Amino acid sequence: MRKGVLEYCILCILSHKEAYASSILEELKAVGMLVVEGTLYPLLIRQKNQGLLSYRWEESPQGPPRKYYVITDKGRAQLEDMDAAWQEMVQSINTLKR
Amino acid sequence: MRKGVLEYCILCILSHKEAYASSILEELKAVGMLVVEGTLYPLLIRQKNQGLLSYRWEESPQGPPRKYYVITDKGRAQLEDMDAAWQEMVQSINTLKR
DNA sequence: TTTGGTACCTTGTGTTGCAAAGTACCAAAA
DNA sequence: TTTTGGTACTTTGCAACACAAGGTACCAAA
Repeated sequence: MRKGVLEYCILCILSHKEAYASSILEELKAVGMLVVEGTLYPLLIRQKNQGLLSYRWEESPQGPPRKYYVITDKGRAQLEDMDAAWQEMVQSINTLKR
Repeated sequence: MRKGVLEYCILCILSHKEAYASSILEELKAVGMLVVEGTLYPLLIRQKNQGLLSYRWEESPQGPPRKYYVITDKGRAQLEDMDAAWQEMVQSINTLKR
């Protein structure tokens, strides 16, 4: 059901602040969107390859270094498009439900 | 973006009244959800195979007979689940957007 | 009998989400 | 010093989904 919306969620999250995969997973979990690693990592890589995200490595206080993802200008533009698309979809469903 | 939501839309439409594929396409188009035949037909067949829909043939006033799809009890139950899932997703996105 | 409109169906392709398994870094405990 | 556990990132293989493109078939009017 939530297919295709994940990409939107990632951009939403990263539009507020940088984050690494595990922290994104936690944030999604916190709002009730359960996602697993095997879903998120390939998605981040896709968005990075599309130029929507970039990343930088940062040392972790504990454990291996973290890959912090950052939204790009292109990513912000895409996010605006998705905001509109999302609103339209919500509207469509509302119309269907009368 | 609207991936996965189509299934929900079909059940919504059929919960109001019976319909055949072409009329469903028109209704979706009317609310701004563009879909093509090659997407809808396999989806209807899938839902029928899952027991969410049944169908019956009916003569058309013009042209070949039409396959009218009807939502089943199982389909209505599924629709309720999807209503809840949809609301949750809308809520999740709203939370993410602050 | 040909044409145009309506309606249904199938095949092949790319994308997406997930389960499962794997790699690697680091610190604290044994 | 070695082992253990936690954190973090990655890959592979599979199933579902949306779509483009092409195909089949019914019917009525030209």
